[in-house]
Amino acid sequence: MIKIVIIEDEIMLAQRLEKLFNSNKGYKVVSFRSIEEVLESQDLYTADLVILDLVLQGRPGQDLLIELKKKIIDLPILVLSALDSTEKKVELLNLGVDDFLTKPFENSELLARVKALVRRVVAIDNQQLVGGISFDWRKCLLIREKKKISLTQRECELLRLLVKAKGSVVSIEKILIKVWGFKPGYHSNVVQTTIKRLRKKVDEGFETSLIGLVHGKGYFYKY
Amino acid sequence: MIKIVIIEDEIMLAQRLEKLFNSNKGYKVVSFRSIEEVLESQDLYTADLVILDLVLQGRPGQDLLIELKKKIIDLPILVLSALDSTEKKVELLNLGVDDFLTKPFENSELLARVKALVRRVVAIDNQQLVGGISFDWRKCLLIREKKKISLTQRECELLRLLVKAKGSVVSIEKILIKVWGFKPGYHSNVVQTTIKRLRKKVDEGFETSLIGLVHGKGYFYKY
DNA sequence: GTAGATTATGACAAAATTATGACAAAGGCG
DNA sequence: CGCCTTTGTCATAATTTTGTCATAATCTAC
Repeated sequence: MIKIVIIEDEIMLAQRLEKLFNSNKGYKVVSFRSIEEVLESQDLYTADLVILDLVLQGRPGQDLLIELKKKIIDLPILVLSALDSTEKKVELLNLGVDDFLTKPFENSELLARVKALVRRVVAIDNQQLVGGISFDWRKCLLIREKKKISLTQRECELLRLLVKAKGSVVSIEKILIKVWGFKPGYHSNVVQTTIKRLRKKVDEGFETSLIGLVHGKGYFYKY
Repeated sequence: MIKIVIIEDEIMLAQRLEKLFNSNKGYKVVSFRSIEEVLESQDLYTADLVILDLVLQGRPGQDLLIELKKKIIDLPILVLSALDSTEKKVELLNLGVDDFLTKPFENSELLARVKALVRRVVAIDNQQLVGGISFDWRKCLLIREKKKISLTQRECELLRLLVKAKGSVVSIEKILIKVWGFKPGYHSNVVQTTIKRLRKKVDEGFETSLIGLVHGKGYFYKY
């Protein structure tokens, strides 16, 4: 779960942003109206990203920036701004802003930029978000970059096992035991067959495979 | 010194960029005209940032991106582009691009964005291990200066033994016993063969070898 | 320098592991 | 019942890993 702190005084826009992130899985939004409010709270210390509207009077916003960069390390800041002049941009970037967006902007672009910023910081944590992938285990449904991919029971269980392993390698034997309920020592190549079928469904049309192999060790889920 | 790899086919622009970074302290520029050229060189592995002109034919550029993201970890990519559509931007950001600039742009803005990108990475780099090397023993994976190197099981076990020895010399016989499970006195040159293969994988493209030898005593891992 | 020990190297083949396609049993569903 | 999907097995192919051998290169002690 990625925590985003929004500092925005226009209520309409603030609501739009909240709605945007709340309707996407994996995000948690904390919203403030003013800089004073933020500084009083402790939210900045637990945030993964700050979105700051800098339409305001130049000073206080910039002071906040400086404050932030002093106190908190590695907190990406994305600035929303109505300004579009190069000097302003340069000034902001030099102040430590990681990215900015000029208003008006589209939701999809904001989301993409947020992803890009957060990707570095949140390496592994969030299974839902990375690679534009989310799961619905109940429905045996996988969504990869907006493409819905329905899985069979077995495929779903196998993939789920790998995903739950958080990227560490799972041996074929362990898969046989956990997914098929076989006893240790039993030999079969269902796993390979199922992996084959899974990959065909899941990777078709994409550049990279979701499921990796470490020869002699097992399979793992790439995030 | 920050090393920037530029991939730009318009000679005029390439020269402008080179000039820009050369006239600012702290930068080193390596410039290429095409994607093929870059891939042949080893420069990407030692770079801190890539600036890629994507005005070209969409495909090859994107393929490079995917290649890069597969091979190299945490290499920031800044794309120069003539396009300005939101969809394109979103697509790029999802591909793993960290930032982009639409042409025409001003030097100062490019410089500022480069600074912002590099700053982020440097902060993260500090978390890494000595010599820019880290291991994932489970996945038999070694990361050396952002380059992913996958090892086989034997190679992995052998290297791990050396690393765990913290730089002290391990005799070949001891290796045979610990890694291969042979009994004392058994003779084979698997160790040499495996060391050979290890070195080939691990040292290729680098100046120094990770594995040292004390004649008559054994091998050791260099820090 | 030279003999003997030690290490490096490349080729080869066996062994182990994984991938793949075809097929049939089992069950769901109209 | 037929038709379709799912699932496991089998045979076989493709790939990767691993050890051995023969030979070359290098080092050490004398």
